[in-house]
Amino acid sequence: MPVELLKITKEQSETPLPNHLKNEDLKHLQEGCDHTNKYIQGIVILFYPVTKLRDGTDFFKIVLQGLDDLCSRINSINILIYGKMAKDCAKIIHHGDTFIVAGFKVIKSPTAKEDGRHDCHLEVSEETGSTIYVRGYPTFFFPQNTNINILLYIAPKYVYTPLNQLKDGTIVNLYGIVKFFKPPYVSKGTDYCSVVTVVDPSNVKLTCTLFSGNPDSLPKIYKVGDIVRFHRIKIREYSGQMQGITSGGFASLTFDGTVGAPVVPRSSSKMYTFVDEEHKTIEELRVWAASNISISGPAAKLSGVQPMLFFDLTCQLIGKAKVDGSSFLLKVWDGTECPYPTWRVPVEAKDVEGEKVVLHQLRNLMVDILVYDNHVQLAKSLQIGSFLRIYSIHAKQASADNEDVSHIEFHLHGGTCYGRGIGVLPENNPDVMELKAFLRSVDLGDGQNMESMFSVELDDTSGDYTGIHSAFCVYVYCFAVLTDHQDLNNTELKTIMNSKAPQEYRIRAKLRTYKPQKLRQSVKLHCSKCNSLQEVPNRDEFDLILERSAITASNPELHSTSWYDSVTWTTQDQKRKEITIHFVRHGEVVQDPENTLLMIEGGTSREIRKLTKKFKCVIPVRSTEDDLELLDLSAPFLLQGSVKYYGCKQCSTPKSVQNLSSMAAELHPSWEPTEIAQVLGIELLQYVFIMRFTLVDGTGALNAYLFDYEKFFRIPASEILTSSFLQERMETTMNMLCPPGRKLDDLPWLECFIKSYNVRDETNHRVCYQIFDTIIAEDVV
DNA sequence: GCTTAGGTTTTG
Repeated sequence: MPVELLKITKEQSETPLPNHLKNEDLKHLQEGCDHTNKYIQGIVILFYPVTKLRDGTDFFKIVLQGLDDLCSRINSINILIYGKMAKDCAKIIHHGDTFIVAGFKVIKSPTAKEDGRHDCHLEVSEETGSTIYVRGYPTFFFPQNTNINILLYIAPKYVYTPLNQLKDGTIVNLYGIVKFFKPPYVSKGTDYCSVVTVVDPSNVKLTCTLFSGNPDSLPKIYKVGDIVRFHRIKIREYSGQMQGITSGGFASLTFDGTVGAPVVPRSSSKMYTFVDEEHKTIEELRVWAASNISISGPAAKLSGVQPMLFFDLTCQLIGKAKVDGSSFLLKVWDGTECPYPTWRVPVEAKDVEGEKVVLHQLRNLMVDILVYDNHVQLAKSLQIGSFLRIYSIHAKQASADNEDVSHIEFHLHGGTCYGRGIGVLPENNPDVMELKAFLRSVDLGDGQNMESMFSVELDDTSGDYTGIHSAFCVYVYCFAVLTDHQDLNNTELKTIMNSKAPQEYRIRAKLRTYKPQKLRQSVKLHCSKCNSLQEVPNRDEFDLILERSAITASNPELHSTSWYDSVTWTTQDQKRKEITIHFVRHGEVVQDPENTLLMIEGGTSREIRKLTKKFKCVIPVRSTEDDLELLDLSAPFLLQGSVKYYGCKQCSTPKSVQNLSSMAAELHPSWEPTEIAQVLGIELLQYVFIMRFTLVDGTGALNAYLFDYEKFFRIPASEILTSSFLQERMETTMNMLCPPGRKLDDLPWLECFIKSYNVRDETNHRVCYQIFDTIIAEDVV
């Protein structure tokens, strides 16, 4: 029987078990009795990781607690599950699920004396003909083709307990408004920990200690006042007070606590239930919180920092560096300037991870925050450019011996008191969006206000700039993707031109002009074997070759062989041409069109293009006496999607198309152009952008070549000729780098890497330059 | 394998 999933409905509370099955009480369970039409039911209170037995069989052990007879000594029983069922079951079981099993073997339990559980245990497996029914809350994973015959996920009717009615030892669901929290931090044990104190309209507080090996499954709380919904949290008494702690199956949703903000849950699990009724609950809690609790935190801008105090900072990470074993440096900005002198942690520039240009650009607005001890691990893992909220930063007033005035040091001390820690905010967080908007408007001084420099172009064409990219955009920086050369300093063009080749440089220059101005002409075909370059043939050339080859009629003896099926027809227009298509079978069957390779005899480039829209690959061929062969290599030997693939005339030695049959024999042939080229003896030509950039920097001018398959523009050279969208994008990019009609002074500065190399022939020697390892900054495009 | 932390500022 296949897996059957019933729709999850909130109201559904009954599991429709097959009628012939009758409930068996645990106390009637005995070895040797007939349990054929009986089922055992219980709550999963314990389970162990899946292990492998000595013979390789998977093994999974669950402990069930009986539903009735809670006082009975033998109220729990071991369930031993073997084989595939063990794995399937382990994937879906949660603590607290109702577990029902039929078709089990009852065996005397060898561990009954030690564990105090039932005298017998149940053995469950496919071989025993077992059926498992699980009644639990929705889980993301639904096993397919499992022998757990029916799985019913019935969303339990969630009941939420007010905080003044919590009882020791229970597992409850609750709502609360966050009064205090510690963002997830690395505990001293094996897990991440987050401590959250919530309050609800009963005016009772509950502090919850939440653990998880995965920080993402802890509540995504960003500020005091957020509203949380906890499911399956365990309540315990600890030093005279109720305490919440994660139990198996704990899940949370977090909502912005602001009245009127969209009610969008931030989930800690991939699947969750959230219905209209709960929507209303959130709105009500917001209203209650607005008038009953103060949610103003110690948030501050750098401009509003109070010496000696602690504050929460929402900021963007610009740089980071290791300082020593117990401390780590974060360089951040929030667009405002701290009114006091701030310290610089002595770290060598080369040891700071981050974009050098940005670090330099923001040097006056950036502050150093030194984080200690337990925060180091998390700090190390932060991405440059990400948005952070750093909680409870200490603005410490200090003065060095050689200073007359004191300065401010920012420390994130060790420990987690007062919620000290670092949280990463998502890009769509309202505070982040506000910060981004603000960072965009920041005047960076040195007369390089981006508003004035690029106001028209950028505002009209750009999407969403993050602060870090807006810094790039001030100069329209191209920046290197490879970090290997990050420590290269800028070199003046004059110096480069007076130096011997080969060498590599980082330069800052303006693009005075470039060739070709018609961007389509920058695309060439390159043979990596003989290093030759050639123009991309146009459609007329292709049609000419097709016309010439159509003079030879298709040879019927070559139709429908062991590896392809052939179809011939005559066009209905005046020309009455004959077209033959050979559909390649693979794995003995004709596949879906989108996976099919076909060979075509006759037809025009237009007809062939139509076929490429429907079929995966098209190979134009013609008949000889005893074989099908490729056309002249001035024509594409293969068409895939909108891309025409060409072979190098010098380096290719075309082989029989029969060679494709070996690829076709595979069940799922990849039909990769490189592989097809290889079996056909074709040396594949690659599409490449070739351009000449004339760069100037006030000290000199030089021509640097761009030779790029797809990295520089982030556009594959192979696709641009057939995509007006990509052509427009490339044009926009070039207009950014070299805005038409601007005077030299008004051109933007670019940064990129160039390398020099020697070109020699018998009479001549010259040094040339090539751009390398440079891509256009994302937000410029 | 059944802890970690259990709110209430480091001392760099």
